[in-house]
Amino acid sequence: MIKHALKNRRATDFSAWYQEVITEADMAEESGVRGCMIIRPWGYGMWERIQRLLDDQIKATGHENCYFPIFIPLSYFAKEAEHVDGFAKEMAVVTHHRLIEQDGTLVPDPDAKLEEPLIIRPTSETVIGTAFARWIQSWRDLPVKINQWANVVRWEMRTRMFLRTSEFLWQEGHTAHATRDEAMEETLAILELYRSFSENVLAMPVIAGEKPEHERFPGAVATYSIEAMMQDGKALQAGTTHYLGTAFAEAQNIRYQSPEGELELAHTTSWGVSTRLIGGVIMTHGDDDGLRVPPLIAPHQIVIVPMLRDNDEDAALLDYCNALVASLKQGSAFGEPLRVHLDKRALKPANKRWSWVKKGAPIILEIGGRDMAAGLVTVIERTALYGDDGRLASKAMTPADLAAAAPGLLEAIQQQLHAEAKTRLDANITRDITDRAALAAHFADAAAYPGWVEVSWSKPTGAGLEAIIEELKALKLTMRNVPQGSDAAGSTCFFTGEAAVERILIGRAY
RNA sequence: CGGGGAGUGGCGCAGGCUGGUAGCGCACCUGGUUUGGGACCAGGGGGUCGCAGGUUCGAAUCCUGUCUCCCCGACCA
Repeated sequence: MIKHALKNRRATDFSAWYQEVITEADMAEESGVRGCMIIRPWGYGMWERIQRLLDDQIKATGHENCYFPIFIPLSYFAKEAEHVDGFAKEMAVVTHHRLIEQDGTLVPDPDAKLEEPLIIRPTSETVIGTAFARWIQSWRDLPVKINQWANVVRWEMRTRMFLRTSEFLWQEGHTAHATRDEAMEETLAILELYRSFSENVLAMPVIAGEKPEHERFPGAVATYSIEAMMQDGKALQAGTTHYLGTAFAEAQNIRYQSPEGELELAHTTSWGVSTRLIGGVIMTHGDDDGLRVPPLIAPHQIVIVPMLRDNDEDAALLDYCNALVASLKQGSAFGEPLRVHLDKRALKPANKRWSWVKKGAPIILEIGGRDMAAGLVTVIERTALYGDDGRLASKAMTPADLAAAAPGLLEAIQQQLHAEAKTRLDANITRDITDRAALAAHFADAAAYPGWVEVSWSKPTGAGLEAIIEELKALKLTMRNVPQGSDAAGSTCFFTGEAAVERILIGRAY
């Protein structure tokens, strides 16, 4: 009987389990402000890894970073009608610039009311587009490809740590192009970048595809997403890219003079991933002992827990550990130096061990006097915690052997996490359901693991689409995306019976 | 934002109906005994009971308001 590090089990109460992981791994905590969280070092460290690695790729594909203000004049926002409709309901608005004391409490000073309210950016298309309009005069100015790392605010009604918070951190790319083709190429190139990043860096397999029209970003002509499957079978939209057409260019007057001298509208794109990715990593890789962090984004890849006894031997043990740290740091995995941490905290070794298990450090080394005397280290792999006997599994290695093996071990752990998740994803997309009763039955058993269902459809619009959306809603289902490369040739629409034009994924979602 | 539940030490909870000035487990501190798989014994520290009003001689407890969290909806990255 394994005694797990967490109280909640994924299989029993996934939601409580998720929250417990976040708390026990010291990733984030409540802030006292609705929907806003304090991201603690272990959670933020993962975000910093994501930032660093993704930023490199964004720059490598010809984008430059910049920064736009957090405040957007209300009038900027009012220009693109669909965009306004999409975001107006969840906007934080700044209306005053000063407080005044009144009956012993501070209140906004009525005399300090802003002439024009400022909204706190929910996304930056409007400000960035306004700048694009100034920056772009000629076809020679195109393309413009920028990115910013920022916080945004959307006044969410229902929040969940990392998955949906009122304030979140993200990266938002914005580009302007001369032609539709070029903008579409950008949109799809970033989609592919997100897909590979998710798979290769987060070890989180995803399905990349186009969103159906009713799931598009407000104002977009086409929206694409990567969808990841969580361990409860729900879909998580982990990243989106949008081809915005010329609608934003029109609203913001982003025009350029073509070589022929004509004034043309630019084609714009936008795309982003957020701290939601961390929620995805938790729900993809976590187990009943806490988180398991993919080595590529682990703030510490190897954590050393010295078995300090508060006696004279401690100094020698720390020397032994420090030498090991120095030696391990000479090594590199994934083309970067190993990130090694010596946990010198004056806590009981057992508590330190379990705290790193819950945090999900990929490799935990426990080193005591006996190891030192024997010239060994004790190695625990977070992805192979328990042996067949249900007890913690560990193996003894010499420091030299460990230093030689560590990079490969980390790379293997990264692979293993991906492989586990990939197996789950592949095994849980059902493609042979062809009638409504079977669909309802498939999702009826709450205890089962329904995953997603892929069906052919004729891509109806208007009332026909509305009816389908309602029908799915009754089953708590949503359309996720139309996977790239799926083929509907020769099949009929699951909903209408007409000739199908594409295949679409259906599932429950976050 | 609607319906439900809940806020008591870092974490998990009891107490509340029937008002009398706060308790348990884990964690933490000290001492001792231990020592390679979440040790044991003894002693100890820490909480304006989410916040604000009200009722009362007296409120964690009753009343009103409010904030925050969780679950189910609606909405959304």
